[in-house]
Amino acid sequence: MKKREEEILSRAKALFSSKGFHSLTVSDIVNSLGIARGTFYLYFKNKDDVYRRVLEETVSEISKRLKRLPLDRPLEQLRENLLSILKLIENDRETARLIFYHPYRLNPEFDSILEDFYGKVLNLIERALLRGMEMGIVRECNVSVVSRAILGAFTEVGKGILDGEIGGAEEAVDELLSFGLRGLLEGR
Amino acid sequence: MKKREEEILSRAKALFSSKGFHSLTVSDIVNSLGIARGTFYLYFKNKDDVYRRVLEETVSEISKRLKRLPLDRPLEQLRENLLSILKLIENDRETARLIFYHPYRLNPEFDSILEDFYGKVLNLIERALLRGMEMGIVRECNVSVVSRAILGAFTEVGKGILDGEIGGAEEAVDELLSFGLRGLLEGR
Amino acid sequence: MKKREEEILSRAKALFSSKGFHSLTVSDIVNSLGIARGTFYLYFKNKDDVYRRVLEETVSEISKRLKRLPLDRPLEQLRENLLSILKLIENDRETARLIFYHPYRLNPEFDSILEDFYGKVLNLIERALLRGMEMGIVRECNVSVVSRAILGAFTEVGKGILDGEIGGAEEAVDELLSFGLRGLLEGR
Amino acid sequence: MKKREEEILSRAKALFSSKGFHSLTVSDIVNSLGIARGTFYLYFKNKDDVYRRVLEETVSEISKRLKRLPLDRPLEQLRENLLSILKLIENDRETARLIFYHPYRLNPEFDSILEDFYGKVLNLIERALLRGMEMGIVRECNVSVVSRAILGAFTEVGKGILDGEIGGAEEAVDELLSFGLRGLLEGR
DNA sequence: GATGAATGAGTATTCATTCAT
DNA sequence: AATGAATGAATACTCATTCAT
Repeated sequence: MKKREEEILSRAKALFSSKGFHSLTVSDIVNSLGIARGTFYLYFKNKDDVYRRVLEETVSEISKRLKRLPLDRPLEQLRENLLSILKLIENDRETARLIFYHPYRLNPEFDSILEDFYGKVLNLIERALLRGMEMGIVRECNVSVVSRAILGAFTEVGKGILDGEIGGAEEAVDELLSFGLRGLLEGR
Repeated sequence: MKKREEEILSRAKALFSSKGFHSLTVSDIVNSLGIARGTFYLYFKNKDDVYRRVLEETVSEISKRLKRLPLDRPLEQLRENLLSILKLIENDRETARLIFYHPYRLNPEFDSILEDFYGKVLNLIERALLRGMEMGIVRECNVSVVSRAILGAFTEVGKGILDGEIGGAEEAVDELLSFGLRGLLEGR
Repeated sequence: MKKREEEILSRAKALFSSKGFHSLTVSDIVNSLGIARGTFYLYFKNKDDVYRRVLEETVSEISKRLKRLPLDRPLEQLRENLLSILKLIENDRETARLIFYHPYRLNPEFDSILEDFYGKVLNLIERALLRGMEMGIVRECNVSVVSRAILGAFTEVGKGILDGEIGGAEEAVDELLSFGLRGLLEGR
Repeated sequence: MKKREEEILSRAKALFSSKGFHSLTVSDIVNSLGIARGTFYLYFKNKDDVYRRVLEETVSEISKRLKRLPLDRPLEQLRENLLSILKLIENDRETARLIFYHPYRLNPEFDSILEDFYGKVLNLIERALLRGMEMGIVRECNVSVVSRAILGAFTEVGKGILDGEIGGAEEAVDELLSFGLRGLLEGR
């Protein structure tokens, strides 16, 4: 990827993150960089094209943090995975905002990117659940429902961190794990 | 509310739900109803105004289903609340799509409506948790984190139902309750 | 003229005077009176029609104050005429504003009304000048230019009174007469 | 100022002058130039913006002709000033129409431009009168009233020239000066 | 590679006027 | 006489995209 292309992409990411897709104009991007409008179109087919690229990059950045859980010490590995992403949210709010505030149904291509991502995450969770059952660690359950519940619990806590309503990633992870593993009932 | 106003509002709700805020034009609404453009503006100040009204109505419709949990038999009451909303999602996808696919950050007023709603729901959950602890039913936990986790688990399952990925509201509710109350660990 | 017609005309006059032709809508008029939009059109063909009527009434009200100068004591009669109109401006600013701030070139019919009026006034002045010359009171001059100069001097002073920049009608009249009759040069 | 900007401004001036503010649309301007609607908005914020610019330019063009009267031979200098402006009116009716037929009370900003201009002219006249009194050339008078009378006499004669009712600028100036200096009374 | 002037399709909104009741 | 819901023509303005230099 050429230097100029990276420049535009990175600035576009920052601007899309702070202003949202619709309020950000191509003019905003080129003015912010001090380049000509035509230059933008040398590197990107159109506005949707940059946004797609921004989304792809963002999703891939998060995906890199998701490591397949190895067999030994699965809980520690799980904790690490979750923590790594909550810390990303905490430290790189630009990225987090792009994912959490993506405006669905503008362009099916955009939605696919996020759906694919969430699909993969769900798949990961489902396989982990099934493996857990095989190993006798996880009780029998409807994996389709439970995997979604886990995903939702996690992302909502992520939003809480992004919005500054939840303080620390470390504590949040432990609480999440307790909740997911032990449930809420007292005295068990 | 006048008949014509209701007509427009109801059609706008259907159209916003299926096309999203941006792709739906005022022309779409009036053409769909076979009325003049000016008639629309007799009843609504502008496009944002209808969308706001649609959101408000939608949120209030869901809110009506949320009943405060009474003291006796709290679990049955909880199950009923959850089921009622999942069934709403299952049967009135129009309403569900509006809530789940709302494009944030177009207009702060819109966002406030949903934020207020989610805020109230979170508050409900937090108070239920605290009450549960007082009663010795619920174990000690960080209510701020856990309430978000519960909200997220629930809404994500709701999305699964909306998207047809999760079959029945009844089964989903039971699974959700098991997950939240007992957790996932085997043999406890 | 029917009572309702007068009601509308009088309210329209007040509103046109304060808001100007373009910013005043037919809705403003009917809302201000608490009547239906259709009622307005029972008495007036359209918006231009009311404005024309308002202009006509206004012009005729001023015209009534303009009395032909009689032969004896012409200066006292002139002073009375001028004073009467400046006092009208001073006391009925609604009327004065309509005349002074009429937006030319919206509708030729409107302009005709004022042009006819000013034409008559110019004619009056011209004939007075010619008569004055016959009588040996007024020196020889180009009546076409001088009559306009007199008209302009008078109306501009009228605007000064309307805008509150010139204090009293009495003093203004005397000053105007001195200026027109004796000129500005010292020691003559 | 860029060439295109000047092109639009100049065409807009001609069109505003002949059609008036309201009947002239932005489409009229761009169609008349054979350019795209968007091009207009590259150079002007909106319709009011061009009109403001046209007014400013027009007023400044006239202001350039108003020279401070020097001490020696004040009457000749005065005559020159007046003549210069009447000739402008005679030869550049476009400019004259813009000033004389400006529709007040559409936009306070517009009115300010003309009020500032007339204010400056009044100030010029007032100071000239006061200086004349100091020098013993001008008799004692109420400068506030008389300066307005002078302004009015002059502008009304200007309108007469614009409308073709008064023939020549030269003769008009001499008549105006006689009127203002000597008054109308015979035999003095 | 880079520029930026020009494009024009697309949309929201206003308001005078009509007409069935 | 009076109503007021409905009409729809008219216009301003935005912004992604192109292309000649």
